[in-house]
Amino acid sequence: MTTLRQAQGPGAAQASGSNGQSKSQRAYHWIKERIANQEFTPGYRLVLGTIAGELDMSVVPVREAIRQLEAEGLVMFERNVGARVSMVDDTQYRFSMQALSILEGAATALAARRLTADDIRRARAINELMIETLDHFDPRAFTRLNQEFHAALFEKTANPRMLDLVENEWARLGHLRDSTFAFIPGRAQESVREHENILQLIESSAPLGEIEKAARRHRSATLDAYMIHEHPDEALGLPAF
Amino acid sequence: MTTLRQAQGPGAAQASGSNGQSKSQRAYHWIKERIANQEFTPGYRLVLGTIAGELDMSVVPVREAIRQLEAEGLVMFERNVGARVSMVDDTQYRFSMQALSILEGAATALAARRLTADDIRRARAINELMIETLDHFDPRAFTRLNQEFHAALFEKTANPRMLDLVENEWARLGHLRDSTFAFIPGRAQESVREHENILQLIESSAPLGEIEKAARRHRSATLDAYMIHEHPDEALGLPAF
DNA sequence: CTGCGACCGATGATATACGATTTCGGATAC
DNA sequence: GTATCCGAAATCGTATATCATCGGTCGCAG
Repeated sequence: MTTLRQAQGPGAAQASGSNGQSKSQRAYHWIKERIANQEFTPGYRLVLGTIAGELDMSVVPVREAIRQLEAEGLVMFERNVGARVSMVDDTQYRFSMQALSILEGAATALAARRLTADDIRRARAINELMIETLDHFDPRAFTRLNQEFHAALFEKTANPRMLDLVENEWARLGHLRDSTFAFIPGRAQESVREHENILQLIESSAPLGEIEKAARRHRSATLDAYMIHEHPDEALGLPAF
Repeated sequence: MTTLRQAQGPGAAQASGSNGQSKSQRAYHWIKERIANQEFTPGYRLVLGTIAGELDMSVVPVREAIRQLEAEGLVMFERNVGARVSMVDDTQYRFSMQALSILEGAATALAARRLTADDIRRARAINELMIETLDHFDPRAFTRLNQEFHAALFEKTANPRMLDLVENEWARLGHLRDSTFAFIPGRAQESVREHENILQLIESSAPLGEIEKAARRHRSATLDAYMIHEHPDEALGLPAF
C-alpha cells in the first residue's frame, strides 16, 4: 500500500523534476534562513519530525540538511538527542574576524598581480557606490557592498584554496552577525578610504607584502573599532605587523 | 556466512547498545580508511548499496557518512549520480600547502607570546628527536614529528579559530599525500635548522611579524623544494613577503 | 554505416516503519 | 520535603520499500 502520502500527487516523490533541487537542499536552505533571521535563536532545538512536517517531507532529507549545517558549524549535534542552533558569542565573532583578516590579506596579495585595469575599475566603482550610500547609511547594504568590493579584489587569487577558505569564513561571519557596521557606523568612512588606498597599492604594483599588510590591517581595523566600541576593556593580542 | 545478518533480528536496529557508536560513524571511518589506504583511489565510485552490503548495514548510514566525507572534501558528490573519491592532483596539494603556510605562520605568531619556557623546551626536544632520526631517515616518522613540533608551537594560539583552520588544513594535506619528505629528503636538514631558528625568534621575543614571516617561509620553503624537485618548470607566484 | 530515440538496469532520493534511547514527570520511599 | 525510581512520551537511528533519474544499449531510420 503506497500510502497515498503527499498532496503532491503520485509522481512527485523526487523533487528535481518539478522544482529543480532536492528536498534535502530545500530543507537546508529553509533552516539556514530561519537561523539567519533569528527565528531559530541560538540554543533552539531543531526537531526532525517537526521541521519535516512543516516542509511537507519526510525526516530523511531534514536529517541530511541538519548534518550539513553541522558540518558548517551552524548547529551542534548530539547523538540520540538532536541538533540545536550553535551558541555564538562575541568571542567567536572576533576570532573569525581575525582569521578572516589573515586569510583575506593573503588572498588579496595573491590576486594583486592578476588584476587587470578593468578589475580595478570595477572595484573602484563599487567603492564609489559605498561612498554614496554613506549619506543614508544602511549597514546591511554597506556590508553587502563591502563584501562585493573585497570579492572583486581576491576572486582572481592565484590560489583557489585560499578563495575557498575566505568565502567559507565570510559565510561563517554572516551567520554570527548580520553586519558589523550596524555596530560601529563611524568605521564606514575610514573603510572606504582604506579601500582606495588598497586599490592604489595594487595599481602601483606595490610589493605584495605591502598589499597583504594593508588588506589585513584594513580588516583588523574594523575589528579593533568594534572592540573599542563594544569591549573597551579587552584585547585580542593580534599583532598589527 | 553471515548474510542472514542481523542475527539481532528485526529489533536492535540501534547500534549503540552493543558497540558504542553509530553505524554512520562506523561507515565514515571505514570509508575514510579505505581512501587513506589507497584502496579507494581517486575517481573510485562509492556505491551506497555495495558499501552498505560490505558493512552489513542499510544504505542510510552509509549515505550520511558519504555526505560527511563530502563536507570534508574527500569525495565529490553529484546529485542522482553518486559519490566518487576526489581527484587530488598536485595542484591542489600545492595550493593547500601554501594556504597552510599562511595559516600556520599566523597561528604561530599568535601563539608566540603565550609560550612558556617549558613549551619551548618541549618543542626543542621534538626537534632534537627529528635531528636524530636524520640518520636512518624515515619520511613518515619525520613528518609526524614535524607535525608535533609545529603543533607544540601553535596549539596555544590566542585564536582557537585559527587552530581549527590549521588543523583542518593539515588533515586535508594528510589525505592528499602521506609525506612530503618522502619526495624531497634533502629538505629535512634545512627544516630542522629553521625550526631552531623559529624557536630562537620566539625565545627572544622577536617582533611577531618576524615570527610569522619565519614560520611562513619555513613551510613555503618546503613547498618550493618540492616544486623544484618535482615541477622545476612551474611557479606558484607566492609572495615571500 | 551512422545518428537519434526508446527501453532497461543500476543506483540514488525519499517515504514509511519500528526498535532504541533519552528525557521528563509523577509516584513512592525515606 | 526531598531524593529516587519507574514508566510514558518524544525523538532519534536505522531498516526496508518505492519511485526517480541517470547512463548505457539496442533498434530503427536515414
